[in-house]
Amino acid sequence: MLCCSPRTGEPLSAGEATELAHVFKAIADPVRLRLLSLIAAHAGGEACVCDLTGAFELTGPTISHHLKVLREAGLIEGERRGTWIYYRVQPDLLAQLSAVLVRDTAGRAVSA
Amino acid sequence: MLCCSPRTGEPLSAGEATELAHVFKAIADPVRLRLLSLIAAHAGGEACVCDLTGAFELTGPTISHHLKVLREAGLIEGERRGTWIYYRVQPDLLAQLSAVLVRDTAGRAVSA
DNA sequence: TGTCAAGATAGAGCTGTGTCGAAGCATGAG
DNA sequence: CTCATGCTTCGACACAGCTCTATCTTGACA
Repeated sequence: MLCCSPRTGEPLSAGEATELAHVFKAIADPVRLRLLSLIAAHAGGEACVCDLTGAFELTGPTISHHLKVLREAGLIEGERRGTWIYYRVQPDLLAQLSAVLVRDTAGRAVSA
Repeated sequence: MLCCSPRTGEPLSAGEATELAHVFKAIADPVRLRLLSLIAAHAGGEACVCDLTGAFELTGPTISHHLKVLREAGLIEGERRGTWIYYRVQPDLLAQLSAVLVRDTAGRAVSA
């Protein structure tokens, strides 16, 4: 009557999963994905808000809201220089997320 | 009066971003992250639903709902063997997502 | 100091999503 | 055939999230 195979690795804890989900939620929106991509695609790895607002058919406040979500998730960082505010991506966190996605399966292959 | 730096790379199109966001949305939930992790952590890379249901303080239908989301996103695949249904992760898609996250910044570093 | 422009914040409205209980389908046992 | 079990689907509810308009803050400049 046994249906279950044994575990070979340690799954994510509830706490880890909640933290990760918070950051993934920040990425899981078409507008925010394009924002990240746009910022990274600009020279020097940074872009000013006016650049970003112009790229969408959305109002300023909406873009500002999305930037805030990305900022609070630690995915981007904003800096005011004179009149304009420039945003820069944080590659470290992205690399970390990227690693988690492959660790799931890679970990299995390795630890098996 | 110019505030904007030129672009050095091609950002995500609206269509690409929408597709990607759909898959990321499937991952961006603590329960689903743990489900993926649990499945991958089981011997043979697959786990039966009863295994998964037991790991949460959630009802069966709720787990079933989350599995459906993951399935429709292409992240897992289910197969019935006798009484039980076994789920397996799809490493290819995870690897693809992982690549997108680092491409943003890597692309910049390379093309700069 | 007054004024203008760039962004951020606040609040409202609509939609999407997580969760549950109840009911429906398969599959295997007797 | 009938029943029990594993899992899914359905319908409903509460809450979170996206977008807007209106308002506020901050800095530049005359």
